[in-house]
Amino acid sequence: MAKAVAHSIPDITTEYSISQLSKEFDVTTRSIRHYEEIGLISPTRRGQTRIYSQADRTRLRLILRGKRLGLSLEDSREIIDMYEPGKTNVDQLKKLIDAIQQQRSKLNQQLDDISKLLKDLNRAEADCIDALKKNNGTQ
Amino acid sequence: MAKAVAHSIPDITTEYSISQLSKEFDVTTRSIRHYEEIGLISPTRRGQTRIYSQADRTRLRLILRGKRLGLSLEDSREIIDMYEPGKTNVDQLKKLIDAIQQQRSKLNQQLDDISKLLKDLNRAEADCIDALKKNNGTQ
DNA sequence: CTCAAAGTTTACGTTGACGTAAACGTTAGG
DNA sequence: CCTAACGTTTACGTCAACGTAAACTTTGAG
Repeated sequence: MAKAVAHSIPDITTEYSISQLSKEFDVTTRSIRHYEEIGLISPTRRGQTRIYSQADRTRLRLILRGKRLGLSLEDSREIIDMYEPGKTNVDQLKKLIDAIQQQRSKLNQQLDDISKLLKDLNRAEADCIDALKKNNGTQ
Repeated sequence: MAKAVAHSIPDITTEYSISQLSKEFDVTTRSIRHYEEIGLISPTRRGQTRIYSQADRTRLRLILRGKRLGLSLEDSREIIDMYEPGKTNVDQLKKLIDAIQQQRSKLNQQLDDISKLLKDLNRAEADCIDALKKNNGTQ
């Protein structure tokens, strides 16, 4: 049996244009360029034209996931930086672990919020359905 | 055995000042007033001074929960409106149920996002700890 | 060659969600 | 009486995250 590959082999060949990514993730090209302006993505260029690698695409996906969770772009930058193991410094590693803990506790808070909100929605829906039934004959 | 109360009895007596709520929820008074400006909360007044009821406090809690989930104030307004069964109209009820479904699917998306992000964080943390171990002798 | 589609840069505009400051009223304690 | 702690209104400022418009180039299809 083949061993599981720890860090999957990066796809070096596949390329994307800005409009491809724009369509795939349903985000404007303006936004993508904005993410580049603030240094969240750094596509290479063929002439003037931006060429996005698989890694760039992944970063974009992480940014958008962050947005769906209500993170600011700076928050996302931090998280994305967590994945880059470029920090050999022990202090930085410890700080990083700390940041990870914080993120985790924020996420757990979100999980709690979501479950409460879901309960509320369930009840609101039940109330609606109830009201609909009662209106069945009278309207 | 006493029957469970369906819609718990509203507390009519308890009152809160703006600074009380501000401290309890760790939010500025400016924000609370802002929520009033845009019609999300409508405290009564004793003279000029705002008096917040239990219901007002609940609305504030819902707003802040929404914020933690990345909702805009307008999103929160919609959700809060879902809890008010003031809509006797059948069409509105159906629209409401629809809105609830949408919220639910958004929340499910968030759940998915969170679980993925948690996995990523776990891995990033493991990598950090790994790196720390390797640095134990060499640094 | 021409035109449409997709790309680019530069730069100003907009929107949401408050921050911040000024100027003022009210109330309880020392 | 003074002032400290709380409250109020009005109004301009700010910051993030893009939107929007203008003016231009590049490229493949007919």
